[in-house]
Amino acid sequence: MLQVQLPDGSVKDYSKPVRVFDVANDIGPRLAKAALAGVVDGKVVGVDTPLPAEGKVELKLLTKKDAEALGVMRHSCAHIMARAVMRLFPDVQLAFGPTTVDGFYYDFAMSHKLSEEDFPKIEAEMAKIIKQDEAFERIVEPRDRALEVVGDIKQQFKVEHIQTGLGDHPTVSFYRQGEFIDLCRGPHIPTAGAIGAFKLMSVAGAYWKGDAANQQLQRLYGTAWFSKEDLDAYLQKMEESKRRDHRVLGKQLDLFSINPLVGGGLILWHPRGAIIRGELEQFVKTELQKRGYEPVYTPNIGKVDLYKISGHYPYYADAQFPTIKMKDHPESLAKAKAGGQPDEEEYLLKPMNCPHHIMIYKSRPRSYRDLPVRLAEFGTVYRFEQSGELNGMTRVRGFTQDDAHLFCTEDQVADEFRGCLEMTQFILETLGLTDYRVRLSFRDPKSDKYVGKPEVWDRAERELEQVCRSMNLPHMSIAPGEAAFYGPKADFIVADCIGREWQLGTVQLDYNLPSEQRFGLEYTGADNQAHRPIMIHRAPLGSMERFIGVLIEHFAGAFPLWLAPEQVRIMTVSEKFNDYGRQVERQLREAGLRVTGDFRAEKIGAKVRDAQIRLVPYMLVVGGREMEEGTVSIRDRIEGDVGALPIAGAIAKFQEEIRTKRIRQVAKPMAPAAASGAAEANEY
RNA sequence: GCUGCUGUAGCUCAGUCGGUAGAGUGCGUCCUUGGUAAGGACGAGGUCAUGGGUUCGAAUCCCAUCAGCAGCUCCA
Repeated sequence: MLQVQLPDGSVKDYSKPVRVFDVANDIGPRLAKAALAGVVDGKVVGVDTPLPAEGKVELKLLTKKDAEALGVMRHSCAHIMARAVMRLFPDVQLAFGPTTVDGFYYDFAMSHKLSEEDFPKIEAEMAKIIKQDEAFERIVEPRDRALEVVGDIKQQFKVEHIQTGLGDHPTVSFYRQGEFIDLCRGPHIPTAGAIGAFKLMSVAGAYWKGDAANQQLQRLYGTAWFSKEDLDAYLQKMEESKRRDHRVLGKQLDLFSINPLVGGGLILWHPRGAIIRGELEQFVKTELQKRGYEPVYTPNIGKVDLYKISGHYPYYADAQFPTIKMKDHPESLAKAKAGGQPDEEEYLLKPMNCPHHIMIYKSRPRSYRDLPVRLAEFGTVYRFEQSGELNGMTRVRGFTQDDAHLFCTEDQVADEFRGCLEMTQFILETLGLTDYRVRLSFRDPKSDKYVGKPEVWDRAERELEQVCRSMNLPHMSIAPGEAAFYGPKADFIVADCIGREWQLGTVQLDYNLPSEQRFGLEYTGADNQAHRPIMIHRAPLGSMERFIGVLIEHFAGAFPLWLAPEQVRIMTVSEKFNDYGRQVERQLREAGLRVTGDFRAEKIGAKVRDAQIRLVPYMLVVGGREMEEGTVSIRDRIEGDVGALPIAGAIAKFQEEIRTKRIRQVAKPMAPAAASGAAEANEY
């Protein structure tokens, strides 16, 4: 006897064996026809899945209206794409074909090199398959029989996967549709016809099982929806996202550029971009001062020996610019020529600020009364990122961290850590960046790559978790094994306009650098004994480059007044009023506002349009009326014409908005973050 | 770094079969003097990414390099 409980609370009893489909059919033939999958006790299954003979289950039937059904359908669409590709090209080896946040992909090994020119052909073949509306048939086989099946169809990746990845599965499942059979956990939709609209998106390389040492495969990306309207809406959203891309806006709004002659991944901040950065830096500096940080400055290079002690060199040698060798300097060459010893010193472009700050800590003996010491610097560092990684401002080779290093006692760690998190939160929220998640990275207890005693780690991880939980951080997750080798950390992660996630702020504990093997940091305790301080690395913004890149997309280029490079633009109705316009401009500039004047011989409509496109927050229209009354007509970028104010009144209005860092407009929420776990969801 | 794609005016892009280069926009000058998202005319602006090769002839075909884009891998 089986009891099936439905979402409306009703219960159906069965004494004979039933499948999900049978229950749907009992409820009604229309539902049976519309049902694409079911959720049995929280697990998504196909409609042909038999329910247990005994006990009680909860069942929800999924139709086109349910979000979970979309994933099932997309997975089926991935199969159909693979089937089409196999029909069109010889020697296709299938790897994995899971769903993603917005669609699906399938990895292939094949001799033909796929390109976008192949897409129409593949899409046409897929459309043909979908039109035939064939069923997906689930077949379960014992392992040895399954190996025969994949051997027979000469699918080597599948053979390997059954042997290694599925080593502990006594049986494995296949799905057959017509001539196409694929090793697959499922579930699938009943028949192909439910796929309303699909589109192939791109082709790219990917490694077998995600390991760069393995064979490289061709990955074909696609998206699928239940209706053409949904697909069109999605494609339109993607187009809008592209327009918000910080690389596009950076060029349009003249914020920054990258010049090959200067070097890839090296940002040139144009005047307008530099204003945004300068305002942000000032904001952070004010917060640092309030929170007891002390600003310092350190050089952009340091001797290699410094980084040998810190451990950054040669451990990260491949991610650093090569060293500067002084023996190549003319003076040294001359010395060597004269028979002297060449200069053997080597310098490194600084990859991290911490060693320099440590040398400031070490510049004199420290007492427990001095702690915590908080040294802050907007420090520029250089790292040689792989060429394929460079990406606008979000992944660069030279960047400035809003860095600080805290040296404290073990008893102070929790409070200091909390303080760092609070400052980060405060900064993000002031900027309206509320759509972030926090990832707490702990060690992998099975690995031995970590420095420091396990007891110390345990205590630190416990304390950090406690601190974070007490703060109610949004979307907090714990990532075991993601900690740095020197300590656990908390990262603030924000998604860009196309859903790619970027780590911005970070707070990290460090047991390594203060240790005897590294810099041997000390302070004198109340007991007059030497003690070892604990270090915290923290950067609320992360780097100015990446942060502003994400911020450009967050605001879609329409910055709040306090950050806007050009805050106010004066525009005259005709050249007759240019003198008055210049007078207004001068007054606003003297009041500290960033103002420009548009005194061209253009019509007011054209001037307004140009300022709107430039995303200038306020336009001041001046003509005969304003000149007579000593006023300005304010046009708000968002609201349009909002009437006239005396000049002093307008200035006060703008200054107040700047002082409160008011945010009046934020671009629509970013695309949902690409769930990194998506690929594993449908492992085979 | 790997796979694929792309590189033409400041910007966005067109350029057919291999026959010495085009639009829109922006920029400059002039006309126009106007009231909240595009007034008009004229003009300047190109080593077709770079270097080789094939060819009577290359923006176009081939090779290499550089840069960008998408994805993968990496990220102290």
